[in-house]
Amino acid sequence: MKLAKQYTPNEFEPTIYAMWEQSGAFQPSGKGDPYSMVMPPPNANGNLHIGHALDMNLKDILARWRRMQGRDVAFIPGADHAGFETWVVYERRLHESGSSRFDFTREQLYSQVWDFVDARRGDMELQLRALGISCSWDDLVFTLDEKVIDTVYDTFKSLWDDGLVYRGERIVNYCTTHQTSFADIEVEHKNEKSKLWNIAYPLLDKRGEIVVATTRPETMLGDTAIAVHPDDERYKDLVGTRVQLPITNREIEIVADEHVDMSFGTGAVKVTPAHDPNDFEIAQRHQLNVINIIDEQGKMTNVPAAFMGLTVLEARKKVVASLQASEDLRGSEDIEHSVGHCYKCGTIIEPLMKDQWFLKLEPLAKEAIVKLKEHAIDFYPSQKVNEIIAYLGQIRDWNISRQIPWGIPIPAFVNVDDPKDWIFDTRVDQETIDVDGTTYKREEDTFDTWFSSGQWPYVVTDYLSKGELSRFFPTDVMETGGDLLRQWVSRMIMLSVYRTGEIPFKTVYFHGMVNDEHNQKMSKSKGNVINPMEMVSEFGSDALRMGIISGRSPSQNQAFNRGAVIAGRNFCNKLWNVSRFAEDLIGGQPEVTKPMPKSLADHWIVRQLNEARAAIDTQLEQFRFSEASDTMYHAIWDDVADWYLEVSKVEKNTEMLAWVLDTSLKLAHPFAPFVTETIWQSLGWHDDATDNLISTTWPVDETYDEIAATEFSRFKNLVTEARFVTAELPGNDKYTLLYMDDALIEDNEGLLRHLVRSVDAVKHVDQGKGLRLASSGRDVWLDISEETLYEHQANLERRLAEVHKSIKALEARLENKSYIDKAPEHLVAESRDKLAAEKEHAERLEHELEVLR
RNA sequence: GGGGAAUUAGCUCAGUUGGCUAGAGCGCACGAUUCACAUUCGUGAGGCCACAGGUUCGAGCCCUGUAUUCCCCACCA
Repeated sequence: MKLAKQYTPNEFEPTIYAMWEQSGAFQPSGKGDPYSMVMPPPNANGNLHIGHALDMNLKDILARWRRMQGRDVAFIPGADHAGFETWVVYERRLHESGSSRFDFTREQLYSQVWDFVDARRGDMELQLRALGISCSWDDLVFTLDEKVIDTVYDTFKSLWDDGLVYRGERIVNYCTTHQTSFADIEVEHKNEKSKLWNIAYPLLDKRGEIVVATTRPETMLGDTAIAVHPDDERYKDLVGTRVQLPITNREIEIVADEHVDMSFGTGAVKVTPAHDPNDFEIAQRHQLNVINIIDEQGKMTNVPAAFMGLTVLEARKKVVASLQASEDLRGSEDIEHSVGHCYKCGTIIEPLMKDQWFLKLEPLAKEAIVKLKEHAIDFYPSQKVNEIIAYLGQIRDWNISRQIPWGIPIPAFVNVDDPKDWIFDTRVDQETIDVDGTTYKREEDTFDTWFSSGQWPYVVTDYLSKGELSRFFPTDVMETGGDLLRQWVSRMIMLSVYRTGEIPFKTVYFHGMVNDEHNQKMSKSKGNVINPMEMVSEFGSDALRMGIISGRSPSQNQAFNRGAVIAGRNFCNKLWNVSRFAEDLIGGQPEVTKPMPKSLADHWIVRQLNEARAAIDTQLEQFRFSEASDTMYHAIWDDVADWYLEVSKVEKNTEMLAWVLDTSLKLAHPFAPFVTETIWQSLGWHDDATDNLISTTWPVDETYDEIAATEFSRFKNLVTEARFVTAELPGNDKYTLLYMDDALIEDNEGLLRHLVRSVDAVKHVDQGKGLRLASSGRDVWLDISEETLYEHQANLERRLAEVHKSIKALEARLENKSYIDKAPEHLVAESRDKLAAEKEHAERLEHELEVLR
């Protein structure tokens, strides 16, 4: 088939992908050592962003490379119901259509969101296909699939039985806009400027007052104590006495608690147990009352009539005004402190008392830490292991309840007559159940999404049920974003060790964030979001894939580099044209066999491709994607296209050329799967219809003659010098190259003329003249007139100065006794050789200049 | 308050255990070109590797400090 002049990716990509999928190449082969990766499931209802493109691409490179190496590869795709994320989107639609979550039952909402997600799921999957992701679609797992829910319930039951799950009234992080609670790590803390108000509470049992400092005066309506440090001399006498709370006039006690920082504010703290986690703990230690004064809408409740129903901020103003009026305010100061926000809508997180399900993570974390300290998991970059150990070492209980209908219902029921009597039961589709004559009402909350995705590796591989894919657990590589270290990676490790006794993956690789071209974080509000699909349609999938990994190192947030994507596109076109040209030269249908190198260039290209393959292997084993891609790029562009193909124009070896092209396509395939497969298919060299590039084998070491390869390197150096020197000469004349007895030149006359455009003749002489090619170390001259040589004198002098400088440096090094004694022998020898060569070079240059003078 | 990362060419970034002339892509300059590719070819310019000390025969890399930037964590009322 005749190929067009330019590669047009969009024309080929969809058919190539369909072909792969139909061929079954994405499914584990069942042959070879298992190699597995699970996909961090993208949101089922969302679009892929540029970060996904990076993430998926890195995994796909590994999958394709390992598959070609003969491994039994499982790259298992997933789709995430993304409980809260999806719910936010859906609830916005509800509001837009004038309804609200309160108009429907949980079942109704669940099925509505199900349909909503189901209608959009295909988009995400199409985008993964557009990126060429070679995952095993037959094994796709949705986080709401039955097997996921079953496992989640089993795990929950097991944790419950082990006493690691408890339900209790605790302070939770509550978003009053979304009306759900969050885990601690989901809260986004930001430093904000605020005021620290000093409020005087009159003493009841003694004369005087006690002044407390607070950033939240409105919560004083719910104060149930004042706390001071037990060692604080200022307040020692007051501990145990009572004060009167301004505005509400309730009486509260002064307690002593270690938590109080004597040096902060006045050293006295108001205690509002229902709306501050620390105060809650103080309250527990001192058996204080708890008064809820803020409801789930963020409005004041259980407060004097004047404050009822106000928002927190309104109440704050009013309380301050009221205190001012009653002269209980003792001034204020500006302060900057950290305030929790909803990561989705920015609403200030309200700490509220709620009955929720919590997981005691400490015992799980301890076991996980043991595994991590044994280095059971390799981390890239390695310092991340310390970060995760540090996090696990101070882990707190995990609130897994979410007050949203979209998610896996928590399988628990409460005795209608006894709020303390909870039982585990999976009949979550029934509002009430009867157990031994007692009626139980179901829990309406759902699990935090991360509770289910935290079990991903053993769920998708069916490890607990010893399913067909269980040979893939533990998985080989978990490649994900650095921001998920706590949220996902740590939980997968804890839950996996808890349920299976094993680590979930052998290696973790963290990629960094993709920022915009000016290294600014991408965000919808800034309008600087780069859509990967637009890149695919503009430059092609391969171009995006090559561009996005270029110059990227693990865990480093880096700018998106459009230039690198363009370079990727150009590379694909280069490869395309290499193939067009090679096909033309070859003519018929070659049999691609082991390479049988004949010419110097043949031996040399075998060596270059051997070396490239070995380097790519090492680099990918160490997850140095960018370097591996670079190695491949230069092997093909520089060695194959610029040298070997140019040589082929003069002396062609059809079998060799076929092997070179074949090998190039293989080496490039993990990085640029579409263009390589397109070429492979259109060449049709491999008769077997099932023989696709994706399923073919990775190149192996081939034999060549080292001496011949090195001879070609020398020849190459001569060409380079000739080009360089003639480029420096004035004008654009053609020159004759003169040489004395030199077989390398004699045998490759034609090649020399072809490769050095400015040389149109090569002549054997007995006596050289003109300008000597001094650095080649051969007896070679450019036959130029004395006049031209004279004009060139300045260049020669400059070069001579450079060489002298280099000689001086080498001599100084070799005169240093410590260097001779301590540096490795081969380096010293190298320096000596180098010095000798430079001296010879200098001599030749001097000789040239002598003639001119 | 604690921790981490970064600082290398005009831009975006590589640089594995220290090894001698620090690389890539894009951009720039000069030149080439009917005959695979202008998404091309050839050649080149451009770097006190943030700064100051130290260790070493030798430092972009290791150590100490400084500056700047970014990120994460934190129950700072």
